[in-house]
Amino acid sequence: MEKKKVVVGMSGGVDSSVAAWLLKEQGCEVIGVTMQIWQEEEEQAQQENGGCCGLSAVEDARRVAYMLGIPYYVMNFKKEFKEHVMDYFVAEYLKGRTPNPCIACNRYVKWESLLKRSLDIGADYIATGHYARIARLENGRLALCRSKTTAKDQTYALYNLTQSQLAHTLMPVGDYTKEEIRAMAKQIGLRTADKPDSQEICFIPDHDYAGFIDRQSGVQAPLEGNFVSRDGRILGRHKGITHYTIGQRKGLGIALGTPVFVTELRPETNEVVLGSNEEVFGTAAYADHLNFMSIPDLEGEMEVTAKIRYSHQGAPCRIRKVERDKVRCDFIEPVRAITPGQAVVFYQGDLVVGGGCIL
RNA sequence: UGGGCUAUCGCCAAGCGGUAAGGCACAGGACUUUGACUCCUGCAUUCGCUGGUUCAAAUCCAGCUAGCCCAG
Repeated sequence: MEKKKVVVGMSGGVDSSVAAWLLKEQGCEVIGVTMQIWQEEEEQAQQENGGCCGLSAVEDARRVAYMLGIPYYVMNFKKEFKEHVMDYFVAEYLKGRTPNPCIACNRYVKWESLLKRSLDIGADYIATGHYARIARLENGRLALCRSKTTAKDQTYALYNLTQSQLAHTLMPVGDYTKEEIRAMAKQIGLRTADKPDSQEICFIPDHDYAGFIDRQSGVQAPLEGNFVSRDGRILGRHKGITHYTIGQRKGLGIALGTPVFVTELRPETNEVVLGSNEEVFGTAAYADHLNFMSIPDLEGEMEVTAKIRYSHQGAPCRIRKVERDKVRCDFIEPVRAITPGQAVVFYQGDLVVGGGCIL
């Protein structure tokens, strides 16, 4: 039997480094690839944050590949990343929505562009350092399964993967805990063993995402507007709708005696609605851009556990389709901050049923 | 320009002679492959100003200043 030929997306971080090592140990023919996505050439030498899309990606990844004795390439995906991640990110915020760029990156850049190019050069699979597993179900379908450690599980950000994409994907890290991965990295002497986990938005290193949006969209002055109460009273001035998201408390700069939170964004009137924490809770959510994994499609009603943000523990709810590409989720108990633009991902046990984008 | 009231951290607000609560906001940190949430820490040597009484005043007295209210 031919050796599996696998392209490993190497970010330079611990997880993808160990993923490459594991696959090599398993006898695969491994090729290391780092995706060049947003960094300027000069900046690649910088030793800043680590992880998924960190700045020191190429340097670290190249050394790890050399150490493992595998071929290594850098592939340029700047165009795809700009179009599907950065531009999308800006456009969504301007519409008063709150996008998740990692999900967009996974879907369009990693599992469309990288997978396609990898297959083009003769690979059978692409592999990443994601904490997730892929299961073959009795109904013949492939579905993501939560990683060994639910604390690090990353299936939420991967709910968009299709059957054919899953069929060409390996995620060797999902069978281990973060501690086990770090221990392995240390044991085999990977220089990336102690790199900190990635966090924040990779293409906005200074964390000033609102400023990034202003620069990208060419806004001269901030589009200030009113903070209003649910009943329409003007409470103050806001810095521009892109600075806020549902459920947000910090950064409002408004003192009303009790904590206040963003309950709604109104791009039409450029208003930001403020209210109590209780007002941030809701029980119904709608989502489109659906993708189903463990089932071919949603028929009738289904009881699932839904995550409405990456770090959400999940909450029980009933889902049913109300249109061809629109699902309604009714949560048993109110959930906090159902936010348009974020993904909602459905689970049954450890399996990903599917998911969509919150409306 | 007669009378009354009030002036304490960016906002609100305790304090009533014994040596400045608290909430909100804000800052820093933790958490986090998104935005948030949450948690931890910090945040008035000083109480509109100037004097006075007292061992001791933000707290009592006087004057001044500012704002509010009622008369005009």
